[in-house]
Amino acid sequence: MNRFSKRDRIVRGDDFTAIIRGGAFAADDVLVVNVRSNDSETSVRLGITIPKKTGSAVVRNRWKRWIREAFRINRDRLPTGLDIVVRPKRDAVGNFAKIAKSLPSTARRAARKLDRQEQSD
RNA sequence: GGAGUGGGUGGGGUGAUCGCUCACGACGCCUCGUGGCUUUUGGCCCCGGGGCGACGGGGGAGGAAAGUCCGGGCUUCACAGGGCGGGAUGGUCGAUAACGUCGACCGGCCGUGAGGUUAGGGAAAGUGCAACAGAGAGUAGACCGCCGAACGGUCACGCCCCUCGGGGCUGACGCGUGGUAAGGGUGAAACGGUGCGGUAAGAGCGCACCAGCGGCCGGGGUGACCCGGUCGGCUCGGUAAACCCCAUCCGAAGCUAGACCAAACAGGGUGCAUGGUCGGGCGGCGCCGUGAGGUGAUCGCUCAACCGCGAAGUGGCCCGCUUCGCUAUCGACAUCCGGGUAGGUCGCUCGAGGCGACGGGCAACCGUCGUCCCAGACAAAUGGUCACCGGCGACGUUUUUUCAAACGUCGUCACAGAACCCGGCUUAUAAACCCACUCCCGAU
RNA sequence: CGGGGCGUGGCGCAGCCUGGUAGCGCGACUGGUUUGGGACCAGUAGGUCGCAGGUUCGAAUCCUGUCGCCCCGA
Repeated sequence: MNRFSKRDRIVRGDDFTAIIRGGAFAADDVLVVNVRSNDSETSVRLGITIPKKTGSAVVRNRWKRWIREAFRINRDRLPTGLDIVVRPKRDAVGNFAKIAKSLPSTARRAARKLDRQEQSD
């Protein structure tokens, strides 16, 4: 049962800036993913950010829904204990299949990068 | 059949499944409060509030939700009033909560027509503007042309007079002064048009008709205005989306409005003041005097002069007014500067509401009755997948003389996302469909 | 939610208030100079003034609407 309710989301503006400033990131043709460990070890929290440059309100809403749905479907395949912030790659043209394929792999790459950073510290 | 005008509908559908969000219902757990019981720290019960979890059956984007161009509701602040300034609007009547919106009508312009379009008050209140061209651009003007009536000049081998210097008459010239606005030419625009008279030539200079303007009268219309008559001077140009004038309207800011709770931080400045001085008048009070009266760092009112006239508000300015204040200090308060916070609850969706019927009105719209409840998020909910159906397009196969039809595969189905709520305007928009009307051609 | 600005040759700007001629620099092209290039000199071309209406005799300029871009404030 893959749900996605309010507790699974990143809501506060401070959290967003902390994750983007302080974590690791990875990207491919479609998505840019920022990652930072949270305290919980098991849960994954998602934040979505869509710049105005992306397009009209309809286009931005579509991206957000696609990313959210991709997160919900692929929850088992994501690394745990992380807060992740996802945004569309600049100028990328998306569809749901591409996003659903891209999100888990990009998130795992970002998580590995975060591990290396923490070990080197 | 062709061409066109005006307006409207519409915004893919059904099902399965996994999710999101909101309120409701019943359940479990946690917690808070009043009360009760048992009272040993404590435990139990009733009622109410809050939170979390899972369940059930429901609601869940638009005609433009958009742009934010107008107008309102609502909220907070301000407000006795007046003047100046600023902004908006601009035919009439109506509709409306209101509007810069809508309806009907009037006038202008465009179109053969259905219709379209129109910031459409004032230019005899004033100021300004009009490049180039042209003679001249505003109570204008004489370049070419026309004229030779008037004044001057020149000429005459024309006539007359004479004091022999000359003078006058007549004619010519068009040289100067001048007349002319008909014709040419310039321009977007040059102070009406046609005809006759008139004149040196001309001219509204005069007359007739026409156009325009203005006054008056009659008729129609609520009105804008229309129709008819009559008179007048004969003509008085354009531009106000140039300044301006006139009429009407307009307090400001916005749901981060605004109210409350929690958390956090760092305070500081200003005001808290009020009328003063001198003089006159009137009255009170104290003292003096038997009394008229006199006198006073005294009180109140009032007059004149001079100085002064705080802060805030009154949208900017001014007058005026209002509020605060009355010994000092502190506090409170007001205001300004600075600092902290970006969490929660309310506002928050039932409304100038939708739909239907009837009635009133040409219509915009209004009234009555019935009926319905239709999103409330806050890093912000309506999405993902699959199947079938529908519209459109391409290709293939089959049927068919052709038009076309059937089946299959693939593609495609717009513009666009609520954020306090309404009324409009504007802009975007794939098909598909409907209604009314006009013109032309053909047939009957 | 509130406020402000911009749109003119290929690029960067002026002209707009106060209507009539669209100008400047860089760049482009042609010719000269040079052995050749650069620099320099001379000349040439190139603009629906974002778009659509309106006012006016006449609009880049005035008015209205509209489209796009940028920047502030809360």
